[in-house]
Parts: sequence; C-alpha cells; structure tokens
Amino acid sequence: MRLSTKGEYGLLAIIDLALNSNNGPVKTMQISERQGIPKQYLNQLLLILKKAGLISSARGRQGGYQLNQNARSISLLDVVTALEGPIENINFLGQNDSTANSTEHVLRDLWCQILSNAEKLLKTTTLEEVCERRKELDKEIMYYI
Amino acid sequence: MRLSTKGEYGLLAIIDLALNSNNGPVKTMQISERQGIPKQYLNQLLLILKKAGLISSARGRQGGYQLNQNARSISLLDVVTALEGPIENINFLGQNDSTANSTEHVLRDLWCQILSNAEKLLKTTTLEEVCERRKELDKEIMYYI
DNA sequence: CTTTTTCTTGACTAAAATAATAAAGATACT
DNA sequence: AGTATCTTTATTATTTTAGTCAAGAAAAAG
Repeated sequence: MRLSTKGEYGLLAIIDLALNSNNGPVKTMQISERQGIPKQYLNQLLLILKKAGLISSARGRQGGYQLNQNARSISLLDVVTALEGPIENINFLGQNDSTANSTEHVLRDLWCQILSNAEKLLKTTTLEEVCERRKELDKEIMYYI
Repeated sequence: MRLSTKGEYGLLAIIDLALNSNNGPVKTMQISERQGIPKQYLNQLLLILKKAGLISSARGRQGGYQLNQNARSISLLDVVTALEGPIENINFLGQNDSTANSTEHVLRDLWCQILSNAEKLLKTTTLEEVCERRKELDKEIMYYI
C-alpha cells in the first residue's frame, strides 16, 4: 500500500506550481531543481497532469506550466488519480461474480470500505489546503528557531 | 493502492483454514482446489504464514496446515503484514529529514493518517469476524433463493 | 523398513510495472 | 534566424510479481 514515485513526484510538482505559478508559468527546470526530480521524468508527469486538465502549458521562451484551475478546486485525489489511475479495486472485486465465493465477497466489502476512507481524505484535501498547512508548518519551525 | 495476489491468496487460504481446520490439518491440495490458487505458489504463502506463527503444519500422511491460534485472535492486519510486509510508508517518509521540505512533511502527515485508518480497520477485523460475516451472507443468499 | 504422502527448501524463470533516459519535432518569444 | 521551452515517441534498466521446478526431509501406513 504505497504511492509510487510517480504519485509522489507529481504531487510535489503540482504543489510547487500552486506556490509559484501566480506570476506566470514555471519552467520544468525550476521545478526539477527545487524538488529534486529528474527533469525528463518530470516532463512526462507534467504532461499527464496537463492531459488531465489540471495544469496548462506555454511553449517558447516565456513558457512553462501553471495551474489551470484555482488551487482551491484541485483535490489531491484529482492529482493522484490522474497519475496512478483510479484508486485500484482489488482483484477479487472483478466481474467474476459467478466464481466468487462468499469469502471473496466479505473481503471485497471490507476493502471497499478502506478505499473509500482513503478517497474521502484525498478528495477533501485541496492544493490550497496543503499550501496553508505548509505555511503553518514553516511558522512553527521559525518559532522553534 | 492494491492488495497483490500474494495478500489475496493468503487471506483466502487462512480463512479456508479457519473454516476447515477444526477437525485436524488441511492439505495444501485441498485449499488449492477450493480457492483456485496454484498449488506450488500457495505452498510459499503458507510457509510465510507459518513463519509468522499464524498457522502450524504437520508432515506426512495425515499432514497439512491448521490455525495456530484461535480465529478470534488473528486479525487481517496480522495476515496482510506477514505476507506483504508492514503497510508501507511512503518514500518521503524516509529518514532524510534534512533534505525534506515542508511540502513533503505535510504530505507525509496526510499519508500517515490514511494508512492508520486502513490499519485500524484491518486490525479490528478478525478471522472469526470474517467467518461470521460469511455465514450471514450465505444465509441471505439462501433466503433470496 | 520401505513406500507413499505430505511439507520444506532453494533455485530458477517469465511477465509486468516502475523509473527513468534519449532524441527528434513543434511552438513561441527575441 | 535563433534559442528556449514544451511535446512526442522510443528505448532501456531495474525491480516486483507471480509463478514453476526439482530435490530433500519427516511422518504415517503397509
């Protein structure tokens, strides 16, 4: 039960955009350096996020990426789903209801419950929310020093 | 976010034992046929469950596997953890606190929350509970017919 | 004590997913 | 025209998953 680097990198990248793309597009290179993500790989991920309609791009000298919507209207679920596909159903949730025994049925119900909990948390957390928590955290750290 | 066949097969197998090992050991072959799991692969999984102390084995003619504890004292978390390793921490939960930026910190906290929800559900569901739900389900199905 | 049946161990393999890397093309600004 | 950027496609290396295979060890039956 994990998030692959695809999901992790993608989240870091789009949050980087939420923080930095207010004054125009941000270049892949900048994100790559700030977040420590291989540039060419990051390219692929940004294209996926673009195709999902979450970010937009501009080519050429002043080019780069920026959020396509308000940070308030993008949830972490949107991002994770775009990158890793729908939060996956377990194998035995398949359509083979004929062969499915009742054990599988019970396990499937439980698993659905687990997944819907996870979905709910990801869906109710927006990029804006993450940015705010970040700020709070930085304040605390400053205070601590 | 999924359970591999390792976890799925293992759960089906140990629940099969919970249902059928009251009258002595159950052979790999029988589980394999009932649950539709490749026999040799199932062997590996049962050995893992044995090493985790969840089931015990006997060799020879009357041999097979059976639960090593009461079905009430084995949780699904025990089984899944034995098979798939500890419910995995996200990469950026690593010890690299030095390089970790505050975005990673925020994401990590959220992810921990998701994982602990999942753990809680798996931990509070025992094999006995699954067997009971199974029975209820079978009753409903009989009723429906 | 030999045979059969089972678990046990370890090595091996095939397929898929993950994590990139590389190179050539398209677009927009200067 | 030239350069910086996104865009697309292909290729590769590594790891994980999902098995398969074969030889060995223990317990029961004959």
